[in-house]
Amino acid sequence: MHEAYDIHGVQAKWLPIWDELTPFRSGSADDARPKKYVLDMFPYPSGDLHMGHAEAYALGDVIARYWIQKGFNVMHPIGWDSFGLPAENAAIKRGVDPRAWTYENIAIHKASMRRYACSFDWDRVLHTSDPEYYKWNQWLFLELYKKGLAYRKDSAVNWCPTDQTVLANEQVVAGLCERCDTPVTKKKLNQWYLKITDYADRLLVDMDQLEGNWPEKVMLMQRNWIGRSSGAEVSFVIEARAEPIVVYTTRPDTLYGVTFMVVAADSELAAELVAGSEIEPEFKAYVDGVKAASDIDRLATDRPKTGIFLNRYAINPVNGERLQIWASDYVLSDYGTGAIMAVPGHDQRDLDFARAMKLPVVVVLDTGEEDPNQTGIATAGEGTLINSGSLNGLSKTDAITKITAELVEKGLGKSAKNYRLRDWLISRQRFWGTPIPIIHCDSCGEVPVPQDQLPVRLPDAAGLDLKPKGSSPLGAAQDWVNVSCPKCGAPAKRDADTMDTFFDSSWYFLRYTNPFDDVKAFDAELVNQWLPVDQYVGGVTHAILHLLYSRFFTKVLFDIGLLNFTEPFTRLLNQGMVLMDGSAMSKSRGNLVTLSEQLDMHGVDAVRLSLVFAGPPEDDVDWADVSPTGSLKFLNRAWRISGDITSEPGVDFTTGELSLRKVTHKALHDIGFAVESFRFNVAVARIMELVNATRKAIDSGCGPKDPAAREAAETIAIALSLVAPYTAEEMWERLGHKPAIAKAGWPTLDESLLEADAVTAILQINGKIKDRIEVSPSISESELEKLAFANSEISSAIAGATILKVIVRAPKLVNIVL
RNA sequence: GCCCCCGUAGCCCAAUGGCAGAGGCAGAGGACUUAAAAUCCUUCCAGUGUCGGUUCGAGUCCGACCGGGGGCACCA
Repeated sequence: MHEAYDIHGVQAKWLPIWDELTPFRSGSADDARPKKYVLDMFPYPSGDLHMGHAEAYALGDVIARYWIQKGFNVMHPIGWDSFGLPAENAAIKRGVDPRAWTYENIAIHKASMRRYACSFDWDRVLHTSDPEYYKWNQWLFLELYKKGLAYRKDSAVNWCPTDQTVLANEQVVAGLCERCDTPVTKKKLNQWYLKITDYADRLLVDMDQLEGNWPEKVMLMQRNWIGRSSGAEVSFVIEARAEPIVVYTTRPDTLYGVTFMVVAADSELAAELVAGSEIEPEFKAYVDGVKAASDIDRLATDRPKTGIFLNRYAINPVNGERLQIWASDYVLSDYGTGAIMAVPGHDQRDLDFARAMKLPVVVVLDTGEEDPNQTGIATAGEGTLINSGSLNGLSKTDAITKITAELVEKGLGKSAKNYRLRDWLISRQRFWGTPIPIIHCDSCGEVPVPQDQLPVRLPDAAGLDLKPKGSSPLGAAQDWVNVSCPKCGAPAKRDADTMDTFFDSSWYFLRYTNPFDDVKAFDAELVNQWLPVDQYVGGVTHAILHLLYSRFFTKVLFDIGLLNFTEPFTRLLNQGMVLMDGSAMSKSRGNLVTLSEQLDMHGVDAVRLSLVFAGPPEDDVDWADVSPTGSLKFLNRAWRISGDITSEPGVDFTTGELSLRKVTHKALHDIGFAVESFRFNVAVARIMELVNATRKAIDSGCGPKDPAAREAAETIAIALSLVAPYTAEEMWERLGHKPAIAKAGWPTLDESLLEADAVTAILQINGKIKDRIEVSPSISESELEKLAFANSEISSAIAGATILKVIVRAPKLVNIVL
């Protein structure tokens, strides 16, 4: 009869003791130990923690706890991204105060995180919805405003006709409002933007610093999102217009193939070109139709091309041909110059348009493909220029170089770059967010709220109608919105919009260095000591927005002179999702697995272990594929070992039995290596091996009294402390030590124990294995070769044959090629 | 349509270009037990999606295809 391992009892026992010991309070930044800043993406406080949180925090914890054991001064903070729409939804649906709802949820989260034994530094907690935090959002906004990086403009924004509100791009899912599934339309509104496009090139180029330390996938997504392209800007003279129209093209080599020009239907340019003409009414009707079209329609790339001829003409600068100018919605008003030169022979969209409107198609690049006039397929390959005057006979790249130089010479164009990245719209017509610290005065215009009047606090939600109605709820708070202008004292109004909550999360990692600083957003010295973040852990859902915005803010703050680094996150780990039966968990699908139930059933350690062991951290975990009962069984085996050891703590390990010691040190080496290379599942497998080997040694090897058995048991406990903190602490006590094991220190590796006594060398003929022999790991190549030829399998196989080549890789392999 | 990642045992997954299996789940058998649970021991199972190439040697590198997943999507 074995004594039973009571995981729930162990949890209840250690939690208060850890609360007392606070093993995860970060040292001060002048701590002599090297620093490590390990950061988990902070959560939105919606309900309780779920399985996804459990996985992310289990992984972040392995990393943080490992570096603590390795003797680093680790900062592993936590906070809450606590502004946002769900609080308002709850307020609307259930009539609760969004503030109360939010902070109640935070309390629930916090309690769950403590039970889950996350190694967070609880003395650095921040909430973005605290005025003490969002004051600095407002400060930062005004810094951006000062630098001309925050501005207002009229633009067509996503609009949900049902909810009567502006939507962020991320709230538009496949053209539908994520809340009510209504097709989203566009609406022209005056909104605040941040000029992230000024940083497009640096955001792209600085990614070279992250190479190898960020997932390739994320960097690729960011590169695509920024979408830099290079080409040329070309001026086209317009009949009856003083100014030429400039177009952007990536294919200036096809200039001789231009057969018409298209301007964006919703652009000011298009309106100007038809102003006063007889087709203006027809044009207006077309534009109205375009504006009414939902994103759903626009998303269908194969829908027929539409457009209207503007009765205006441009002149092709290279051959003087007269080109019809059309307006169409397939040209975007906010990319490039909002006007294009159309080359139907070599651009599919232009060809589709040309065929629909019966416009001419000219081929200027012989690619060996079939005639687009016949096939309806524009040719896009490499080839030789034809029908192109001075460019004839050149290759595509040579032609681009030559024509660009010619355009520059004649003052008709220049080489140019373009980005797909757009400026960041940060205005939101919502209540539960940071008020934009601007006052609108009839005579002074936009007036920043003076520094000493920050924060602009949110008014009480009580009495405000938070229902979406097309304008910010704050606008109805009369006492709040009506102020006197800080400049002239005349009656003025506060900006009633609040900031996108991505603003809050784009710099929170700086604030952790001193979340209670009430004179500045962060201390430059402290920040430059702790930052950049050495290890960031979070979901791939933030691959673009959050990470791009954070990188942008970091560069701006660097330029202001407050930071001495330009990239905030040195290393990034994206954990996968937790699925159930192959798909994302959701109530409607009926496959929801509740974290608290799993914890009640299997205990914290078994759940954490299951998530970490399930596979590589970046892969999705299917909860149907893991076995928390199996994890618990393993923890039990490990725990039992700690009770079997009969030697005293502090015994000299070097007197222990050698073979077990070698296994222990090999495991120690492999576990460290696996953790540092993010292969946590492999690290766990190595701990399991060590447990198996130790079990065997205690039962039928060196026995429980041998110092090697204690060494193995203590190594297991410390390694396990990264994943299963309760079990590890309990083992540590049973082994005669005082808490907390989290700070026990990683055992010192004895390199001399890593070398095996003998290794198996494989003997091959033509790459096929003939025999295996035991050799010394330090055997020389010639020695090994000699042994190989002396081997009976080999000698019989090579009898009479000609040896072409012998490959020797001591001490592992000999391959004889016949 | 464009781009990226991944296909190893019934399942989850290991394997610096060098013995395909480390670890686990599930299955089978056994020990202990009056029996069961727990525990311990033993054990079955694939030649790495397909085809071709490079190499002395390929799960690993290259190419094509098939299958799965993801990102972008009228960006000129």
